[in-house]
Amino acid sequence: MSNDAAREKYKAYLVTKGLRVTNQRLAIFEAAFAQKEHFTAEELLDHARAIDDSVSRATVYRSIPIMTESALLREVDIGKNLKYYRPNTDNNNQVAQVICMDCDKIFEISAPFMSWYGNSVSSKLNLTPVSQRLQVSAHCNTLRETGTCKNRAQG
Amino acid sequence: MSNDAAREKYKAYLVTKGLRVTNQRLAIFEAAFAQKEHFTAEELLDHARAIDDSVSRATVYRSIPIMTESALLREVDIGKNLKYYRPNTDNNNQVAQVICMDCDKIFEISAPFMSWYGNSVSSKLNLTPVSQRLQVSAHCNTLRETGTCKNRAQG
DNA sequence: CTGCCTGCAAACTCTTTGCACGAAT
DNA sequence: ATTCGTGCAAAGAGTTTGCAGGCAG
Repeated sequence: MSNDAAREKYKAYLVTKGLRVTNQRLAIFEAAFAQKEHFTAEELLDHARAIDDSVSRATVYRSIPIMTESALLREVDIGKNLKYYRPNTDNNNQVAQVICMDCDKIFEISAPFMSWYGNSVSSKLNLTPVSQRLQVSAHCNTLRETGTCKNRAQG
Repeated sequence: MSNDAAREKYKAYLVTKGLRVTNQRLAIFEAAFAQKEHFTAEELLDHARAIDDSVSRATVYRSIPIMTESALLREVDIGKNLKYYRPNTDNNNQVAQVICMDCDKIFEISAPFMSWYGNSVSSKLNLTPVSQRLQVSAHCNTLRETGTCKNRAQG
């Protein structure tokens, strides 16, 4: 899905829900879909303000659930008391995350067996699966061996 | 591993690390190992205070990393901005969690393929896997069908 | 005795919310 | 004109930390 298509989908979602299409909501949308990597709420605020400097932190936090519910944004919780997000361009939530603890990089790997597992295990407990996540936390061999890694977060 | 064995292991771990064996640390240990379900830091504080009412919240929070590092406690982050813990009696971390979102119950299911997956996927990225987690979030059929569920959290 | 450990309360981080103003429909 | 959306700042939840006194070794 292109960013243009996603923007139209977002506008349509807002209208359908009786929500207003405001400049701030569009700026936050643009900021989110300009990202190539996972981002936090605070980073989203920074980028949205670069587009429209009237955007406030509150509006970012109020927009995130809307974009998540519309399936345009995917939440990625890696257990750091800090949530990450990314545009859900391919509408694929059968994805595992491999988290490099040294470089703070999140790799995403297709893992279609997750939903099979979720269904299988839920049915035995008389539950209806909603979502599943599979995450691997790891250390960086490149960093250890060479002292640097291109994925390393700038500090 | 029995609770007695775990207690001795904890004491030995403290001594090895040059840490002191205090009444508060032991009370927190006892409180943790008396639990049958997953618990939060706050619940651990309550139970520890029932054993030794001098235990403070700060000491609970300072003890949790010690018990986690000694592998006596296992952290279970289910993405709720609230961490859960449980005694790691069987020393088994190849476990998936099935989380009932309606009843707040966490089921644990053995999932030995997790470490295979972690190794396999990490090696392709030149990473060394440290841990992995697999979690399924689900709704409760029993609650929906009958209006009650024995796993339901008391409110 | 020495220095780690403790409780207390304040600080911290991330997120949510009440309020009065402002803008979309 | 309405009514929802917004920014601001304060509140909230969970956790961490500085400090002065206390207890294990």
